[in-house]
Amino acid sequence: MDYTVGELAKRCGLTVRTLHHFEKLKLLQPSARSAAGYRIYNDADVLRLHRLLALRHSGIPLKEIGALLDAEDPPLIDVLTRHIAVVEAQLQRQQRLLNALQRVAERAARREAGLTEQLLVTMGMMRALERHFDEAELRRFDRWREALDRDAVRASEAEWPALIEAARAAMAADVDPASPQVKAIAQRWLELVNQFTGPDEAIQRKFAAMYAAETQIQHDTGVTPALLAYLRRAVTDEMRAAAAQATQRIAATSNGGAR
Amino acid sequence: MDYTVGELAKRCGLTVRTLHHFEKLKLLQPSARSAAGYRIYNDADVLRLHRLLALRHSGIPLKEIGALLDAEDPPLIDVLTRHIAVVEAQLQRQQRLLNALQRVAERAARREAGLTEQLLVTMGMMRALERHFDEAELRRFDRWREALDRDAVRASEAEWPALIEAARAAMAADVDPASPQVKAIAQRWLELVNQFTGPDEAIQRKFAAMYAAETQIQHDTGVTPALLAYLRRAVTDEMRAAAAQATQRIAATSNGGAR
DNA sequence: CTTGACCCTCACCTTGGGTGAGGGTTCATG
DNA sequence: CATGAACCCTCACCCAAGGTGAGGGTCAAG
Repeated sequence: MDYTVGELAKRCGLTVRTLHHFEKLKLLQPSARSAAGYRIYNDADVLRLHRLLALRHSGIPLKEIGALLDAEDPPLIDVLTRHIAVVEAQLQRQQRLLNALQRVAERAARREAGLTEQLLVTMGMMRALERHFDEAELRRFDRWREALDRDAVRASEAEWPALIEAARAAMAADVDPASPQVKAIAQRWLELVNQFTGPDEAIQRKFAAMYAAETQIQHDTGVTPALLAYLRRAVTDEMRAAAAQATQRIAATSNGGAR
Repeated sequence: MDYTVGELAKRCGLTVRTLHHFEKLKLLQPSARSAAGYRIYNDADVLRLHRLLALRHSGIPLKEIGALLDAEDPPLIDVLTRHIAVVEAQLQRQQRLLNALQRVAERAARREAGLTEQLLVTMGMMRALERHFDEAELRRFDRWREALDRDAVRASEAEWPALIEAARAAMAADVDPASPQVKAIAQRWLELVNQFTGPDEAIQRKFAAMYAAETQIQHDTGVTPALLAYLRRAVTDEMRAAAAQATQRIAATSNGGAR
């Protein structure tokens, strides 16, 4: 059976232009031309087109598809596994983005604060995270947060602004960092940080580095190096250990719950 | 504080060209130029840039961002909710694609059959599904399959080729459709179809229409209209009802299990 | 006064095609 | 046989979001 471009296009749900495009990229040459110069595709061409479309549908770029179609023994396994990794990474990224956008929309619906401001801070945080953590780290981080109770996460996230404001006020009023008041703030701070970052110390260190490097985040959240230094003076090692232990407990119970 | 392009680019993790591009699109005009014509950005520009980046990071096209930045009261909620829907749809699509690719890779790892062939059939099926079902239908369909037991799904998918082959053989040998042998095949067929499509009749009808329309799928799977007609002659209404009831039971238990 | 690191504008390249422009072919119908 | 509809051809510009030069000016340090 032979087909003209239009017929083949209709049969495969493509446009004529797309077939022309495939031809220009040397992905699919019609096996013949009519006397008037019309493209004529035969069954072999149709099979090749279907292989092409299968690869294209998987999201593999056309350029790469050319080599795959022409190789008599295409290294499909490698291409496929590599491609799966790519799709997986995109998917994770989309998932994170969607979560962030939904959080923003949710807060906006509750009229909590300026939507623009929310979006600015949230996306700024996402950008910073993507700059400072690699794919694997972000995934570990996601898993930690997924294991936690959603409402608890939201509750503690909602707690941040007040806590930061309290700390800033104390620092501005020059309250002694050793005072019980500041110690309580610092203790809660540590607990929240530990709950947020999870028990992974490498991630905690990277987080600290991120806050140190990203002046925009400092500005957005109000968490400045000066404030951190002030709180650090209030924090004894035993408090740190207590906060870390609390996190470990959370990790243990949430892992247990996930099993 | 003022910045040159290079400084601003570094501070925000962009390239100089990107800032030039933003300027050409009238998204971010530097508030001044030096005597030599150098771009000079001030703090207001930086703020605007950050708002721009927040929107860009959410995946909103630059063209749309222009209007949002210039509106003094941007309709962000609408844009955001619309955008969330877009991201969600993309996410679903990616998820489906990833599942399909993983299934193909899995089978290839077990050396079940030609990888090219697998990819061809699987992606052909995905394309057909996307042509014949809309976003909402596909999502309902996904939910149905997610609710089922993964191993059971795989097992029945693995059963298809043999069943189709048995049916083809029977038809080729001109076995009486009313014979118990063919009736057994048809009965199992109905059960598998019902388990695959779920209890939604609209989806079942669309599936039938899809198989009728997609000659490529017919060829790939071996399920031709002739074969379906042959099996239909073997199927009594009571068998249909029995198969449908079996599916309803699965639906009930899997919903119960999900609760 | 030169060197290296900036900066400027202009302009073509990328992906996967869409959308014409301008003109030829095929086929059925009057 | 002419005419109109529905095909087909090539050529060529257009999109988003920048990348990558080319060719030339500017700035600060040595």
